[in-house]
Amino acid sequence: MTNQELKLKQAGFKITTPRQLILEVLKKYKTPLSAKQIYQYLPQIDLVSIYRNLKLLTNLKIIFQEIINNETFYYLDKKIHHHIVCQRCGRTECLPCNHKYKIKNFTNISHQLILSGLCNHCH
Amino acid sequence: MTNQELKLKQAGFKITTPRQLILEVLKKYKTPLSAKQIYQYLPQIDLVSIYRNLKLLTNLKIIFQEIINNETFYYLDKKIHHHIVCQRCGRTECLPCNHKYKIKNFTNISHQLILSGLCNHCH
DNA sequence: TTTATAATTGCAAATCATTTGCAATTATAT
DNA sequence: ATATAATTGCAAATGATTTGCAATTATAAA
Ligand SMILES: [Mn+2]
Ligand SMILES: [Mn+2]
Ligand SMILES: [Zn+2]
Ligand SMILES: [Zn+2]
Repeated sequence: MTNQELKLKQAGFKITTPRQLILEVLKKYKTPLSAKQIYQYLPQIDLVSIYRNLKLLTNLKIIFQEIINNETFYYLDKKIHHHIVCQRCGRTECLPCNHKYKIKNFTNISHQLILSGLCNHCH
Repeated sequence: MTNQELKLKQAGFKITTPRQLILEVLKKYKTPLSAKQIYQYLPQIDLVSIYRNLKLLTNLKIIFQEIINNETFYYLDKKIHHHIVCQRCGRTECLPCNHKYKIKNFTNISHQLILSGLCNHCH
């Protein structure tokens, strides 16, 4: 039983084939993937189930998400980090996060940083 | 002729009533607004025209945009800055930006930082 | 100050990501 | 093995945004 499967079980959710396959895809491709991209790798699973499971896994903090251009991307990575996206070809690269924000009048602060530019293939 | 109208004219676009009204609303309310929110203030203008004009004004860098929770918000502000959004009530507050990013393999880098938390009304 | 023309608008319908309802299927605890 | 609640798949709804097209309008030339 993988680490992620254990978290699922401990939270009282079933370990199902769709869930295992989605996690395998995220593990294999490393880069952040959208629901639709995951669906292309797993056409046997209903897109709706992919959406539902991505939401569940995100709630359980088994995976993480980032919204880029009105589309949500998911990635499996214990350590929080950021991404830079090429505005022409969509290539993404990961970047470390060492930010800490403290803001008056707000608590429970989380942050999302999206960098965008031209990769050297496209430049 | 306002500064924004001048930019429109110089770029070869017409100064129309919808465009003037949209800019007035953004000027009046200061906080970032979505197309739908602007439409609520300007029900006489077709929502589609609001979308088209927001896109045009953004391309011309007369206004700026930020995507929060899969919805695009627009604001009229010369100086780039960021926003913190209350995850419960949606209240937003502006924050200064003094970030500069330099990343290997990428040029033309721009960034978007979205902070989210609980405002002290909701906490 | 008309007039011509291209840009812009409004309305309907399309599109795209995501969600919801519901009956059929399946993982797990007994 | 069986019961049962969780999960799935399919269809249809939703919400944001875009597109096509005919009617309207801002602008600049006559
Ligand atoms: Mn960070
Ligand atoms: Mn910044
Ligand atoms: Zn690129
Ligand atoms: Zn709040």
